[in-house]
Amino acid sequence: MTELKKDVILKGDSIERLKKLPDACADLVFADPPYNLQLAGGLTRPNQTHVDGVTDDWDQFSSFAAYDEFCRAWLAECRRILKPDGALWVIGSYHNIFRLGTAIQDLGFWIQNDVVWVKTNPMPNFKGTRLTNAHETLIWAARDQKSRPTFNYHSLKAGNDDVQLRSDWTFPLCTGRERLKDDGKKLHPTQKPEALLHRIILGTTNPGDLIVDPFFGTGTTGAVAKRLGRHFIGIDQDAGYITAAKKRIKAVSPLREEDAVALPSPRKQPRIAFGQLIESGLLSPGTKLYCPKKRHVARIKADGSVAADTASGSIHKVGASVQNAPSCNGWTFWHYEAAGKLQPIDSLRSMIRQGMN
Amino acid sequence: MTELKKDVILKGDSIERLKKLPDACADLVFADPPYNLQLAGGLTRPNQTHVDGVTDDWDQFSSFAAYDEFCRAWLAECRRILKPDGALWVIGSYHNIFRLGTAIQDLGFWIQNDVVWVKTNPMPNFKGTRLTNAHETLIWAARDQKSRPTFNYHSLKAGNDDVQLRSDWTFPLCTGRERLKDDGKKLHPTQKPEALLHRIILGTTNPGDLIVDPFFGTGTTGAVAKRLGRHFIGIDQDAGYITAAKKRIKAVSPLREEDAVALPSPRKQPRIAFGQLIESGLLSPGTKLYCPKKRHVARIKADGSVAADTASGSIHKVGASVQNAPSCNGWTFWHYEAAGKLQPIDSLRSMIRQGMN
DNA sequence: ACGAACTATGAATCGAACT
DNA sequence: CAGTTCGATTCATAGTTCG
Repeated sequence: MTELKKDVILKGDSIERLKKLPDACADLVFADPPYNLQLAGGLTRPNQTHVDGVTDDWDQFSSFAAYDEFCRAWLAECRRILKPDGALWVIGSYHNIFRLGTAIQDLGFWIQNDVVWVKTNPMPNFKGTRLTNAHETLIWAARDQKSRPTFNYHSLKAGNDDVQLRSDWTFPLCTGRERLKDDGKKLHPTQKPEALLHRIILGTTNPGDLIVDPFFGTGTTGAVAKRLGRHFIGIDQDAGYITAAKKRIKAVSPLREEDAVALPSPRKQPRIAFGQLIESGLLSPGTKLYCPKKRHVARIKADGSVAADTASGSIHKVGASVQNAPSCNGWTFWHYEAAGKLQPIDSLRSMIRQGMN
Repeated sequence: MTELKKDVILKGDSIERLKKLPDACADLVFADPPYNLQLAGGLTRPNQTHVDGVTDDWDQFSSFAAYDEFCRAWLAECRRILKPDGALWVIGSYHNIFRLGTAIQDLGFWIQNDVVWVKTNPMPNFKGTRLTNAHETLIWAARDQKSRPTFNYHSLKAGNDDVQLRSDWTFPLCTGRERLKDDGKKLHPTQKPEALLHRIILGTTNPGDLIVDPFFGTGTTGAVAKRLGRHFIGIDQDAGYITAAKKRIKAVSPLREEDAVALPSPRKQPRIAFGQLIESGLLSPGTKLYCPKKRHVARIKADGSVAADTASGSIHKVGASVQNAPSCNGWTFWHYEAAGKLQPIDSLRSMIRQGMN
């Protein structure tokens, strides 16, 4: 049997190419498949500019059934090429992640965790019709229930301020210099941040391992694998993406093995909104708020808005309105009465922050 | 036909009880279904029978199939009892959420968002074999693709410090005084925090709406619904939970209606035609209107239309035309000059609306 | 040179009412 | 039901231009 060629990009259909790989050759599969978004019309921002959505042919499927069939086919091949203790990572959004998770379970994979990538800077919902779509979901699954997949628990903990790593991961989108551009425009519509792959590869593979990515795109998996001293095999149909990925990966220098442990650990103060004080029971709807000199009064509503004589809305807007000012910091302006004394509502925010740690 | 009895807890099997509820009676369903797969000591089917020999793929599949069958049955009934613009919330973890999401999509629900409840104080993974399981997933889905489910966008935004609410929600677990105890031990294994239900009910129902919860447990849904002036119907099999839930809900005082109602949506405000500003003398024919940067000018005509170089017609059409945009909100685009400053004509519309009260 | 102001953009199932 | 009109709607960053 000939040696399996590693650190290469195979051009072609994912399923066909996977079929040509031998059984039990891979330590990890990372897959970022088409999301099957089913976008209807165009979308413009409030300032009338056009939103560049994902309208590529590869994301079009005729039905859920067609999408399921496609996924079960490539997932089955991924399972075949995995070593007994191998594992799988997939990423998706609510459009497709439930189909993927169901297929993964049905095929006999064993889910280890689901992970949410919380985006620091997601695109807003421009029409105000839904919640901001601020996260994507990853599934980490072992080949079998009996598999003992690689999990570098202590590496991850050490890189996380010595706290056990959680299932919610906060990263920004892939933007700026990291984002591959062609003539100023994004080369790939859905390039993933290297930080995400860094954590996955560091945490669930060992140096020298083979990682297969059947939807290679611009090669984020390959770039991070090379930097961390892992091998990769990528598959993609698009010649343009392959060219860009090759160039990108060639420019990567592998880290010395002992350096391949650092993880970014951005720790920001969680943002607390006024509504959370009501939701958590620290303030009750109907309670009155006062300005420092009690000249102005507002009444708290259940949704975290407040109502004064002249206006209703957020603590900031109503604070501005009663003062006839252009703006106002409601956190310091409004006070509640406790034991006959006025306390700024900002003091309650610190209480929530403390409970959150 | 007899009136549907509300604010009650029905004892019995969820599916059987749902079947007795009439078509299209509910505004919202909230469901926190059991998932008794993959638990230590072997698998149990939803009907509590034990699954033998769960080590091979086939048995895993058969138990998933049983769970799927169970979920599709109660989800189909939920869809039947929902009004055309009704919606569904379900909550689950990686053990069951993918089955639920797939069933929801297959049954014709239309997903609005998935939401992650990020737990501030999750139980750690004691063995250090996986990531801390620090979140659960919720799915918010409308009955149909064409449904227009209730979404109190402005309420949620106002309570979130005037920033659009995102799909990741941070709350602590249900602990302390909120957690129902029996003899010092927790009464229910998965009691949900009231803060979570508070946000869901406030954001996606109106006062007076009917919320059905087919897995009522200790009645968090009922307690929050009552406090916020919504109606509920709960279903549970367990007499002990029902007793506890009844006692809990009885102790809840409803808020005053004005505190429980959402902020009014601009879309629901009475419509004012631009011509009314002229008729009421707030603006005179011949007055000039400007865009915010004074790059564009239009002249008001007596009939409430405006004229620019390139077009004549409504404030919206002309605004779109001068910007070369497909559409435009003339109320916020056009400004009039007063005391040397530009004011949006929308401020005049608010004056008229205030005068109507 | 430095900061303020302005512009660009990201996996998006993105309107409602009336004729 | 389709077509038309009214008019509601964005957050965090990165990069660029202007003062």
